[in-house]
Amino acid sequence: MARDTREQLLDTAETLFAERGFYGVSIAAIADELGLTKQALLHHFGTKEKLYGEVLKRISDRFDALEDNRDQAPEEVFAAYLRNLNTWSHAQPQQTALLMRELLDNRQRAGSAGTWYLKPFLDRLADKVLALEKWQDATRPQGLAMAYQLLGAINYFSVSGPTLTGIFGSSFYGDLESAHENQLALLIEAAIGSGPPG
Amino acid sequence: MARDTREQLLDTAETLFAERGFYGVSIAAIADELGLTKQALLHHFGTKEKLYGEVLKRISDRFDALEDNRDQAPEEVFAAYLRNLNTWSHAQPQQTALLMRELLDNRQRAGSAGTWYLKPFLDRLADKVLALEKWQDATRPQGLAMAYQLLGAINYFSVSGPTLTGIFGSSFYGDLESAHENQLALLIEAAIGSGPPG
DNA sequence: CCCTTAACTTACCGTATGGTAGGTCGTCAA
DNA sequence: TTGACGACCTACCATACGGTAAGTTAAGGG
Repeated sequence: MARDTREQLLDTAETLFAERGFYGVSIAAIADELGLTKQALLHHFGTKEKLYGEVLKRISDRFDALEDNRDQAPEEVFAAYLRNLNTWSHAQPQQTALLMRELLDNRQRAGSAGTWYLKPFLDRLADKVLALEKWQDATRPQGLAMAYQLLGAINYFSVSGPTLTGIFGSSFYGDLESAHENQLALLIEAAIGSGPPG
Repeated sequence: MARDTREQLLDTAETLFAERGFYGVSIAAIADELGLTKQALLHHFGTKEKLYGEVLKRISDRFDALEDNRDQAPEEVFAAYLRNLNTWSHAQPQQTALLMRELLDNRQRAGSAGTWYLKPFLDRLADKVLALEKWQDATRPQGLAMAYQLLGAINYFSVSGPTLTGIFGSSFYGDLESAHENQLALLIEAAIGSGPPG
């Protein structure tokens, strides 16, 4: 039962941190969700910060697992990766939300926990762009800027899900979601096909 | 001096709320920044929630003022608006950060303070898209999805500023920023010129 | 049977928080 | 001169927080 409890605590913490942010959730609230006291939680994780760190680490591990590098044309690798990312961020919107909170906080909390996972990810992303045929002569900032815009299009929409549903209703949101996916494919195609500006 | 203090408190609150979020800032910390006690702040605003509400209202007022509707071709109106938005969100990144936090929290705090300003904004945005020549036959979700992607590309990058600077250094970030702007112009152009998918 | 260990619990503790109550002080109109 | 009012302040309070200390209980190995 130990593994179970630990894992359940991490699940609950992930959800609550994503919804309310680090300071918006008390460890008592997390433990309470499973019918435990906060001391049970502290027994497993020591401090609130460490719990948060483990939640973050778990997400970034799953994130890395997304990279699916079958040898294909760079164009297809890049496009497929972004499609994966889009699927993933809609299937697990809390994770995206939590990472976005990290992006917002960052310089605040202990050693900017979010930075270490982000840099390698962005580096690999830039590599993927510069491998594209039309982007071979682009500078690294140009490549990263392009990828980052697609990233923004994906993540921003993902994070907006609950709010948009609240505003427009779930029927309209369903249409929005599929329109978003189609439009995203177009955007990716356009970016790949056009090469850097100028 | 009253007006002054009030305004200064709002400025400080805006900055701190944007940096650390609602729960991450105490009213004492805000007042302290101006050499006041928290009771001075409470004297002006009554409660923390009300202060937060006023901060939010101020931002959304500035936001509305962005709309600059000289009669031009819909294509130019739309493109210019997004360029304005981009400029604005980089000139005042805290505002963008705060609005993004609202997007993340939303369903939590009292009556989802963020929703009321967002819907009219999105409605007007969708109108601007459907006025475009190539988008006249598009559905409303299609139009909104397109605009939302550009919105995401803009805001996500804006919010990432400090983190990206921290990761890559301010020199690289400078290049990234100008590359982002050029690439954004391309994206907007592509979206306007292509029409809805399918 | 005993000892250890993991997984909890209850009982605390110091600190920080949002908010209330009641005062002080300067300004300004009658 | 006085009285009211706005802009603060000090003093205080109840609550909630993260964390420590010291048990209790059940399982497993020697």
